[in-house]
Amino acid sequence: MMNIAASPLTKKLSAFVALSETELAVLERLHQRRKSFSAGRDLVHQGQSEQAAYILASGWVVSYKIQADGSRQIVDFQIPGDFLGLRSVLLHTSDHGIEPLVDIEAAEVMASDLLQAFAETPRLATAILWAVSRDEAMVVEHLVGLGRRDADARMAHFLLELGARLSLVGMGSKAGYACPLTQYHLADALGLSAIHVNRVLRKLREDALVTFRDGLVTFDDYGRLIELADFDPAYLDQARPLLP
Amino acid sequence: MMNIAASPLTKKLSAFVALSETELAVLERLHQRRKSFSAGRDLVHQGQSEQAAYILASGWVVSYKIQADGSRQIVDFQIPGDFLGLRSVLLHTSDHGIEPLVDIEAAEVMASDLLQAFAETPRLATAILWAVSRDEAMVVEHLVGLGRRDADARMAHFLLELGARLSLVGMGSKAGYACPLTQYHLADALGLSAIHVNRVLRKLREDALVTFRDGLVTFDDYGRLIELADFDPAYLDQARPLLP
DNA sequence: CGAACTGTTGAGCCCTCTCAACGTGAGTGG
DNA sequence: CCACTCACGTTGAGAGGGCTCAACAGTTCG
Repeated sequence: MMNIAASPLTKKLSAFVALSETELAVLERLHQRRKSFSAGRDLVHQGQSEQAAYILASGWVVSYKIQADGSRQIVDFQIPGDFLGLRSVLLHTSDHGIEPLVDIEAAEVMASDLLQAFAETPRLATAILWAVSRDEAMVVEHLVGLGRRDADARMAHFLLELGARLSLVGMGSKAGYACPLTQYHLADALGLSAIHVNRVLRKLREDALVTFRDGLVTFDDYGRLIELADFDPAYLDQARPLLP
Repeated sequence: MMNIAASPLTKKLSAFVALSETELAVLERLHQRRKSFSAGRDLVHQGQSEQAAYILASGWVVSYKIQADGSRQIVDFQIPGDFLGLRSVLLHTSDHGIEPLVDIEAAEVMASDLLQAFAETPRLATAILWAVSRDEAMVVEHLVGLGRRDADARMAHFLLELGARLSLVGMGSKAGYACPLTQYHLADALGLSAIHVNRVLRKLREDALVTFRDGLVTFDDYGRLIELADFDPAYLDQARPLLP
């Protein structure tokens, strides 16, 4: 088996556990059933009882919840290397919808595959538990943003976090990144109205902090933006592997 | 080994996976190092790099993040059977603080214990992954509350969720439950000011929906409260085990 | 070439915040 | 046993951040 083109998930997990040849092989086997999905067509509907999870190989995905009153809260965006719908499989009910923002490629993973992989290599179980915990840490940070940051800081923090995540898989830098999100996506993610998002973006742009325009995020003053957002990327980055 | 007095965690996990004798024994072994902690003294400080996680045996605990400006966002409250600081161990950095609200008892679990347990019984790994996913589902629901619910619905949803969780471990019912939280705790959890919490509670009480008073939550009209909160406990309750 | 989606701007309003004050009960020390 | 403090709860008044309603411009696409 060739390990030259490691999948984004493998890259991510390798930062956490030093994976052996065997473990890499098992991980690679999870990527076998490759599937494609079209932008805008839900992968998982809210309320559906789903058996399969996915590992995102390319493209952007949004996870959201629809309220009874019709309003939408975006929980997170997924980028390559992230799991899709793992929670739905484990909880045996999908409490949220999953929609590709662009055409995507993803590997299908059944619950039984996961159990078998864990049986073969317990360290892999720990590594995946780590990945799930990291996802939770992001949701927690998101939560703090909604609860205790004003609209400007919330937006700044969001754009910085996304940039950091993209940098880890080679899709961004401290200069900026390509971003297919609309202002409506930002609004539903940040708990704001689309109109207010527009005003906030204008303010950040006029203050020469960030520019969000034409599918491109440009950091005009990275340092000052970090200060405004009170951003600390510790929870995203893995300084050193925990398991030897 | 006697299984008569199953720990709260065992109860929770058993609802998800049918655990064998061996698995129960391994799970029981994780409970060996019993420790006590006093109310108000942080178990884990924010920023600390922690090696041990805990399984809460009795008492209430709060997980929170302090912002640079001094404001506090409570991420969640833990009740018996919940993990404490598992994320801190896995991410190798504590992005949040953990404080006992009352005197508590908890079993210390080292990262190595966990790895060893996974090696012996991979199904246990899946079960714990489930528990972590359930925690994440609660944080997600919390996120939706902050992003898309007004203060009244947010409070109603919070009190209902807590009631449902407590019911699962035998500490509450549809009539109500004992609750050691102050209005300041509610404020920091729900992203409101303590003053507004007070007003919201008064309104809910005057509308004969819930009464929060003297450490006691009483549901005056469970049905109407669920309607106001748009509450769906699917993500908390396990209809049937996923793994045979 | 109309329809749908996205972005932009203005005006007014309301939910929730902040500031300020006061009440109550539990400790605690003199 | 009383004064004092401290934590928690309660209420009022005014301010402000973000929402809603309304309108319009640019693009893409069928």
